[in-house]
Amino acid sequence: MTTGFASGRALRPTQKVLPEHARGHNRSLVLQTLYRAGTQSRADIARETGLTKVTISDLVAELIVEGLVIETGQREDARPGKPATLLDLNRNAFQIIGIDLSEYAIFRGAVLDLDGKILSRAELPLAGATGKDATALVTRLAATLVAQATLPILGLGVGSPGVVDLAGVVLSAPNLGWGGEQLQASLAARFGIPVVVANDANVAALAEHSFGDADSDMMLIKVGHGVGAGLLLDGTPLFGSRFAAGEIGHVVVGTDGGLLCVCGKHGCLETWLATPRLDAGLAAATTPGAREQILREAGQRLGIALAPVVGALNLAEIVLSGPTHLLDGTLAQATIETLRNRTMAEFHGDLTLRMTTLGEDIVMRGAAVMVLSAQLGVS
Amino acid sequence: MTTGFASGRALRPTQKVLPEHARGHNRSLVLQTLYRAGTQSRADIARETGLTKVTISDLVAELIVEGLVIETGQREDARPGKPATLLDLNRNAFQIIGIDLSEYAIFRGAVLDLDGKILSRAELPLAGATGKDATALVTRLAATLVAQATLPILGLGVGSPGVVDLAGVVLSAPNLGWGGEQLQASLAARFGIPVVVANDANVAALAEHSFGDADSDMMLIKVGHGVGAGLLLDGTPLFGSRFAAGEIGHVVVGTDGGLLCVCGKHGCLETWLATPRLDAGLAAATTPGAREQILREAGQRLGIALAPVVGALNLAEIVLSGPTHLLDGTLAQATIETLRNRTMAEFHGDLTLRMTTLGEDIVMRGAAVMVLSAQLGVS
DNA sequence: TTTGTTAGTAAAGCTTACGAACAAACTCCG
DNA sequence: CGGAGTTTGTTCGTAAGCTTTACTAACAAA
Repeated sequence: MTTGFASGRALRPTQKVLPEHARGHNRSLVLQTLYRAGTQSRADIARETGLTKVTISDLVAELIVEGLVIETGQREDARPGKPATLLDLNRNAFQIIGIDLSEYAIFRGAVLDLDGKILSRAELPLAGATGKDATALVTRLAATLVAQATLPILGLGVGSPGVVDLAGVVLSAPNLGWGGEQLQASLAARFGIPVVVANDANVAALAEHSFGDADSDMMLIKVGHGVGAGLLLDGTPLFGSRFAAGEIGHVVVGTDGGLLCVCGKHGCLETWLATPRLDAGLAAATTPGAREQILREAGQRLGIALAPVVGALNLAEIVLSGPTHLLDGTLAQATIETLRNRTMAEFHGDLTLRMTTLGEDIVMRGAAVMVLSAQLGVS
Repeated sequence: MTTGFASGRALRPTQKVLPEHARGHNRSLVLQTLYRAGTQSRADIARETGLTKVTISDLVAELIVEGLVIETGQREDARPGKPATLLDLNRNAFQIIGIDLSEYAIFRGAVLDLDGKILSRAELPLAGATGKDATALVTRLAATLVAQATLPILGLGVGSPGVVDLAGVVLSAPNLGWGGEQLQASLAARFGIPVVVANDANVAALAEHSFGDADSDMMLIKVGHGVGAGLLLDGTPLFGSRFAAGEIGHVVVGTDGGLLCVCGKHGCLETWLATPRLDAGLAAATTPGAREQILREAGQRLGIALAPVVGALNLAEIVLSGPTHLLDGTLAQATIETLRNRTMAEFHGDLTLRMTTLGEDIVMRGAAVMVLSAQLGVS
């Protein structure tokens, strides 16, 4: 008789759902439970998921046959009843390859285990390569990493700069000279393994959510040669109407001019915040006070640009990724202060801003999360 | 072997899915098909949804028993094969009540049919009522509308200003003196019908999407006594981490000061754009040129505030709702120009900005959409 | 040894969707 | 005008998926 909005069905069902889809969902639910809580018994999973012991046993049997789940022995603690048979993800069954194309002069990659731990690394200098040459470099790096893997590969994830659609086509990445580059398709064809390609900042946001305990409504600002952002809304990455969500580097900030940007406008966020500009400014500054002022100004500009976004989206957390010596400290402090001064404390009093805890591996680890999510429904 | 991101399972499955849930989904799919395409045969629906004729027949039989769907005769056009039995939503089976609490001095409501057409209206002057008095007024208005309905009522939808959570609790609405007002629960208890309560701007965005052919990535700006926004991302309303998404009225705009706002800050969006301020400014202006300038300035400020949001979310469309004599024309023109000057044309060249086509009924009609969505999975 | 608890399995049944087959009703064409 | 072909919608039987019920196994506590 009474119906809150939340209890209504999903808006605009648009695709049929068959029992097997439900099965797949529940299968992922089991994997998810094991992935997050670690070792557990069938009965534990049943309690956690709300499914019955019978169903869980059935699903687990299936997963054991596939080699994704293993029995790890019996629970030791003394309590009444039959001792539980413990289960876990077979964390030594697969490895993941993560590749980061977001750095200016170098492509970096790694082999990771299912927990996102980096097992080995590889990198290739870009040396100014663009277009098909850049694609060839990615393929070479991937081949190196595939050879480094010591277990079957669950999938290959790539975090690329620029605009990437849902099929893994890089629609536009000026630095790499890509326009409509079919990266997912070509890598998948070359290596015969599942491949996922997505925007670097989006991928970084996923990593921060999975490994860095970030909130479910979060924005990650990635500062490097350019400035980009990845958005997580209610735990889901946002892609945007033309897959260009997060492309904030060329949004003009403030109403008082600013430096000329490569895009032709004045006062773009990148003119305040991109590392080449900041480094140049700091090098030119003669006193510590002047350097502080440059960082404070950059932080304020970031805050000015983010305030409307924080207000419109009611974000809970902002995470910065990039050179620690530039971002951490004065700049971050100025950003959060500006944000607080420009938004309603009532709604955003709990807004937090911090550096990523994942350092330079954030994109590679995020790429791994995407593989986990696509292949197992886990993250 | 190859897996694009889109083909992966949903991120973070978090709840079990049973066959009956799939059934409910498919049921909504049938209703959705009929709602949008109108009269169709069982075979048509089967083709459209991808489900088989058998399954569709089964679902339709269920819906006919419930009175939601009716057979409307046989298809007339001459073509080979057995003539199709046509079906339609039983559009005369139910009515919906929509209530708009967003105006400053008046509560308005209407009885609507399932297509969102307004059948009859009612309103109550607010006369400064706040707190429980305001709640009593809402209840009185609802009672009037319930009495006006000539068919069973599918549900009651309310668009309220302020912050509203998913359970229909108005967490905060300063103008009405509400803090934690359990509007959904009290109305549902009083009338014994399904009740949905949500933020006015969110609801308006839904209306524009359903009736105004708005894009799936859209922001609706609602200008009145205050300024608020409703966001639709990929067709789904955004609520935010603390249900305060769209609360942009008190975001500071620009870096050059501005008037003092009731919230204590200077240069909030509301100080530039809220109707009392605009009307006062226009009344004080002595020349047509001065009036133009005020509207242009307001539009520019809106553009400045929205640019980072458009960039971050890659929005495709912005819709304005409010007094036409203020918004339509110079102001809207200045907003879109400012937006184009401040964002990357490459990503947002197709950005459009327009007035709502739904006029003053937008919130009531949006409230009806919420009822349709919650009760039938249709919108 | 008895009692009670917990883990996991087996069997039966319900729900949901599907495919095959078919009757009804129509058009088309020789 | 009558058979061939087409389309609709139903009936019947089946497969998949989850649940309920009832069971065995294995333990702790008294």
